Amino acid sequence: MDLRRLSRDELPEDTTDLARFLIGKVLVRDSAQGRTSGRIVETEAYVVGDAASHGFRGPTTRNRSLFLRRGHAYVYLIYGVWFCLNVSGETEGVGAGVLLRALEPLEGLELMSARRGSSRNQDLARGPGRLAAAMGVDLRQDGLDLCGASPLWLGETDPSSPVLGESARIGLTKEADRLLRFYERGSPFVSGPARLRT
DNA sequence: CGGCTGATGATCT
DNA sequence: GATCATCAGCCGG
Repeated sequence: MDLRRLSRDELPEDTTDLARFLIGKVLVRDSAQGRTSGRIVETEAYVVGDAASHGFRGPTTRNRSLFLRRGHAYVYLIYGVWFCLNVSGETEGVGAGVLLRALEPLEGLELMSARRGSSRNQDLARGPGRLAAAMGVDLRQDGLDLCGASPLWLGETDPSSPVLGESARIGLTKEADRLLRFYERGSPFVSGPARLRT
């Protein structure tokens, strides 16, 4: 597979643009146990001035990575059980980012399955909590530069132009109607009910 | 398939 | 003390 690292210059600065841009790109995790990677097929943007964004109320100990310039990992614990991985957006000091919600597994499916406690390939990284688990992502990756020499990074394979769909974001109470969720239309690796995959 | 519910603990008010 | 960018398991159609 022809896989190259994305540089920060290639990432759109605007968070919504970044969320669209990341569909079809590849998330790669290198670990002692081997490599896992997957095509990003679903994202959500948490933008400037967005009450649903963790950055809305300003920087705290938990969310400080969200305020790094674009292309850094922001990882947090949700519901006491799962981790969620975001790509920070915008410039230094601005708290916005893109939640990675689902991957189409490419490499290391056995390792992903082992981390997850076995599951159908289709469900290995379908949903943000599953994605982080399958990729071995936890708080130790919080703040990593996804455009640097990190063991967690963003890449691109063959130039692809996935057909994008958009919808309201999933699981929110605030700002629940904004169309800031993006996905590859028709992909069986996208999370949520079937009507949010078409 | 869709809808519901309990688990679970850090974070923030 | 409430909230929470979720998930697996269970039930009904």
